[in-house]
Amino acid sequence: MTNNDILSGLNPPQRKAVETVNCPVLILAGPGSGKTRVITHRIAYLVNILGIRPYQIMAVTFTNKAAREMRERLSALSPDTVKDITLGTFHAICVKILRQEAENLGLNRDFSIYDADDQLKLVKEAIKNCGLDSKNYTPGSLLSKISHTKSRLLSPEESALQGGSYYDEIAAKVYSNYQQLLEKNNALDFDDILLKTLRSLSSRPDILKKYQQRYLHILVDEFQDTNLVQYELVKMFSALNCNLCVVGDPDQSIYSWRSADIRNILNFEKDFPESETIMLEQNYRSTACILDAAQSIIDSNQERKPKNLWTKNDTGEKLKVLEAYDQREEARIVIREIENLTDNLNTPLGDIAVLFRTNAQSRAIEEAFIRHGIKYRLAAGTKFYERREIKDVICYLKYIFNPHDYLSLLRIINIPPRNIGKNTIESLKRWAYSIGTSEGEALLSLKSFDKDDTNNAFTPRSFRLLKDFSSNIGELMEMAQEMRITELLDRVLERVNYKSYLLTQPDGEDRWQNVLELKSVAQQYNDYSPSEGISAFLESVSLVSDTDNLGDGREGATLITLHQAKGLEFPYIFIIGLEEGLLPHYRSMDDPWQMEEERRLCYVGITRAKKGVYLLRAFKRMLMGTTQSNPPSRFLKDLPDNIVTGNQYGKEKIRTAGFNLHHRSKNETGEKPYFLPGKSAPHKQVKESKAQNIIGLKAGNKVRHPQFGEGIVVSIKPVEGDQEVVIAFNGDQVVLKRILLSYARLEKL
DNA sequence: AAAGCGTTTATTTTT
DNA sequence: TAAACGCTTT
Repeated sequence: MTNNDILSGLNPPQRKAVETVNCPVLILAGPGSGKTRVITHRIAYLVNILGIRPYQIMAVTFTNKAAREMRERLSALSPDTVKDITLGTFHAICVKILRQEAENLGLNRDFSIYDADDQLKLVKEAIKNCGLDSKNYTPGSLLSKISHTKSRLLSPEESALQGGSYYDEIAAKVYSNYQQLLEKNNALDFDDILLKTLRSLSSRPDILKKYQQRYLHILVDEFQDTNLVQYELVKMFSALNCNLCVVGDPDQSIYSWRSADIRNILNFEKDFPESETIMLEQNYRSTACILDAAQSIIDSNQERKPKNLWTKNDTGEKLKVLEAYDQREEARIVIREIENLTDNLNTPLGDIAVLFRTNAQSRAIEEAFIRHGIKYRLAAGTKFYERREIKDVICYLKYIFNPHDYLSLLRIINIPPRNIGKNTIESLKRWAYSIGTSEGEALLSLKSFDKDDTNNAFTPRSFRLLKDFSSNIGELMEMAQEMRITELLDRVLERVNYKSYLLTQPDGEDRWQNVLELKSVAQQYNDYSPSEGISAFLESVSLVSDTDNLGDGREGATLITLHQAKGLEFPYIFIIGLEEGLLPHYRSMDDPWQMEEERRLCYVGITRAKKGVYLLRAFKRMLMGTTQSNPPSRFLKDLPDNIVTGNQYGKEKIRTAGFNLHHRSKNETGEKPYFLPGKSAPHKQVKESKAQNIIGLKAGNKVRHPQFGEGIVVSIKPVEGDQEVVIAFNGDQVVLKRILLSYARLEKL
């Protein structure tokens, strides 16, 4: 591999991004600007040209998928590098370090990793422990508050000292208790994995130094999505050598609600005054039209670094802005346009993605796709590791691996049913308390106790049931010391009769197949030593989401949220639901900061497209059980006229088509207003409405429509704030159309 | 344990 | 609208 191989084919800024290696570097990479290419070439440059050992490089990504992709591309460029480089997600890298250094840091290396589900259970428990009524304190909101607090590096004590509202006080109490519970279970949640690494290493400079010396170069992808803890980690690791290279695009920061802090990237230059900033502005993905549209939408944001995206690509087709009557028509229009693409332009379905703000929106599209026999794949919904049978089996392993893990024990203690009910569990808890240990340990201890020595903690029946289970699991724990992971799995399944249990359940056969699939996943860890194998397997199960498994099965159209679409690209993109309240979402309406994130979300969506963009909205739609009618998204209005086409009636009309009348009529009729009082209505009032022009239209009247021509009014009925007219148009054949009066520029004849 | 019933709630979810 | 939850009943 020569200098030339690595640098040729890069444009000047890309090349600079690869070659600037002796100071902190900020790479602002616009969408489609060859970001991954730059990172992989930079690593190859470090290794093959500068002779840095791969062992001394750390490359951090946000998803396992990104890590995998980077590994693949890097191995094509510099095959030997991938063996020794530290390349993974923040979480994966930190777990490795924690396990590696457990002894030095005074940690138990067999910790469990708790996912969102587990966390929620602990929060509920914590709420109970604090003597609070979970009716008044929803576990979910407390959990997210706790997570935000952790991401801001605050301990329970510190957050208690912060003061604040009554609710904050409660949250601090629950946080404290929650943290104790984690500790008791010898478990870390996702935040802890990072926090623990940061805290324990910074309190042990001697150990930290080892890592600081080792990592001569650190690269971070998607830097706009880092939270404070991650930023501090990166700073900590790079403090000695200062060769930190961060890559990202502030305009694509869409995870603030998960504590991602866009200021990390916006203020990078201030934090590292000696850093160099490199802008990657040439786009290789999209047509000029699409790029223009994206740029004109993002330009309205205040809190951003201006960028000048450009491309050598063709101008391409204009963006199609299409208006539908309701969500069903919206779906029909999507299908109409998809069929046009596939039938007339020979576009494979796999080239098409439909993007939406909320998962609920996919329903109408799915139904229509099914009706029309259009194949699709839904990004959400393939949650392998969330299946009950998978969780069951994994919890057996988790408990075997970490006997303090009461949460996992609780899940399996009576699955398959072994008559261990609430009372028996209560007695186990009492017993654990009385001997001063965790429930999990207490259960195991039973095998060396006689009923008479347990201080009447148990009824004879409870004791027998628990002891049986205890010795069964105890033996499995011994086997875990000397068996390969798949063997152990087999023993577990066999010992507890899991298969025959599953087969008594609905869909048992399918679910058993899932278990077998899990076993085949485990097979990858058979080369490890027994204890390493179970640890690595559990780690991968805990840290890898299966959304990764969306895979490249590109036979059907892709249905996906705007958030999930980040990082992907498709020749054709449909964004649906471009309405005030949906995109931008109503929860962001009263906060300019959040509104900017909605705008970024829209920007992310549009920049996914290579060739064509369709932007759809519905005049009314069913949302949360009520029919809502919301104005067109403000984002539509930012698109310059010369790059859009479609069935919209021009921008003025979008603004004036009488939508505000709908709002008003809703409030007057006592319906729940969509925009809650106090939240600003998004649009200035404009009174004019076409509907006024043809007051007194009746069935039987002759009318002319600008597109459909002459027709006869079949019926007319009032709908909220408007009139719905059914008209029979007589073209080649008679066609019935349902039309809203305020839209249709009808002429009475 | 499971089934039935009323109540509550509804944005996004890289690890 | 519809699903998820928690409580009561069988």
